[in-house]
Amino acid sequence: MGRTSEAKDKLINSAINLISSRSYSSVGVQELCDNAGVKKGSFYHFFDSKKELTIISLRAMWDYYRDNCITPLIESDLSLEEKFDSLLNKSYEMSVSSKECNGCLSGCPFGNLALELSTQEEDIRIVIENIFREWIDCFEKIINKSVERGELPGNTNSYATAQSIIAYMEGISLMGKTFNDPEIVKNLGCVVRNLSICSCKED
Amino acid sequence: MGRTSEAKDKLINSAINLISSRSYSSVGVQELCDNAGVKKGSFYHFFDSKKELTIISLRAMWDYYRDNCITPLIESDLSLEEKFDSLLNKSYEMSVSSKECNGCLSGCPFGNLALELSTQEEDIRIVIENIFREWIDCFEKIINKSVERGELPGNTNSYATAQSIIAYMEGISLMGKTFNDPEIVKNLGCVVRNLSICSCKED
DNA sequence: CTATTATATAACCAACTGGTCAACTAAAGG
DNA sequence: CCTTTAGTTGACCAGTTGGTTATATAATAG
Repeated sequence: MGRTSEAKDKLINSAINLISSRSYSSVGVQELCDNAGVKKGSFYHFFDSKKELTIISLRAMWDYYRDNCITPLIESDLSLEEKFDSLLNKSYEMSVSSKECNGCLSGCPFGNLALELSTQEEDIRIVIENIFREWIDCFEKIINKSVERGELPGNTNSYATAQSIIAYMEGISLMGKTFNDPEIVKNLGCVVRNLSICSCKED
Repeated sequence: MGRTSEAKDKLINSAINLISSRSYSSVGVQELCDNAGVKKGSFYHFFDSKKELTIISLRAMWDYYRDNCITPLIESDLSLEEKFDSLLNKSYEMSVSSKECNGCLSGCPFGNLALELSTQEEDIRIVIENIFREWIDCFEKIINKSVERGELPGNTNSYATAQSIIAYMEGISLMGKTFNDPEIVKNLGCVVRNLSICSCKED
């Protein structure tokens, strides 16, 4: 039935690359199309709006990150410390390669768009809120497992701890991007471990 | 010599209000002028560009925040805990009133612009980097004083601790804005104290 | 009172924005 | 093989963007 096309996927990839490394509003529909080698008419054949493409791209990025970086850790036998080291190390490596390729750190795509658009594009804010909720859920599972294993005290508030760790990780990305220096990501990363150990007890 | 004018200050105030509550790119020169009751020609009489006005507004906000919220704490006799509680409380109160007035949390103006523009407007990135450096300096002084008083161990790395606390505070703003909920700011704030106590020792 | 200087104004510009549309074309199913 | 369906194309739109400029006007110092 009808012909097939890779235009949709190409547009999603362009959106991920361009919007993550710059911003939502600095990337126009035209540029997205040029980058994907697609005409503007085709863009609007596949997507209602730039906003819709952005939302789909956001979910695609989260699915990728969750499946490749987080989910494997939930099942793994690593210690809590090693798990967070793995995550932090990945974000340090991303910073380094981002700086090499583009001359600057692009930071976390979710945090970037959250701050740029939360007060203006409620639909996008909600998508990112939900991504953060899922992210918290994942970390909660990791922390709960550590509690069961006795690595963390029994009265640990795993939800609050998970949420704090993500907040802190977002803060690290923000500082790294602002100082345009991957070493900041590395140095601030060393603190996360302590956060999970001493921060959040049930009251 | 020549006539006087409040246009400049009015434009700075408009920039602070509009850009902080939305974003750099969503606020045009025209809207800035309308809001300040000033004609566009006057805008370009006082400022070279929207970017220049933004930089001046950023410095004005920082000067205000530093002089009114941070500097008084450096000299004060409060405990470290009370000092950070004061800061966190202020940002909780800001969240609450921002939500009441605009229906949403606008977050930290420095973090907002840092993530929106760092990869695109190097001049602005540098201004924000410098603001963060001054901010770190202030916190370092506060922490050093606590070390002298024996509230914190002697081997505390005060620079790293100051930097982590700011990163975490920015993370809190980001989460609060994304979830559009002041209570997140309050809950996450309770963790900061522990951060400063257990995180950064000299190696 | 006047010359000077700072400020104000409105008309203007080229470039670009997100989005639309009708006509056209390639491929798969029957 | 030919109809149906999905995908492609380029011209087009109205509105907006940051920024410019020539001219007019107020206030102040001398």
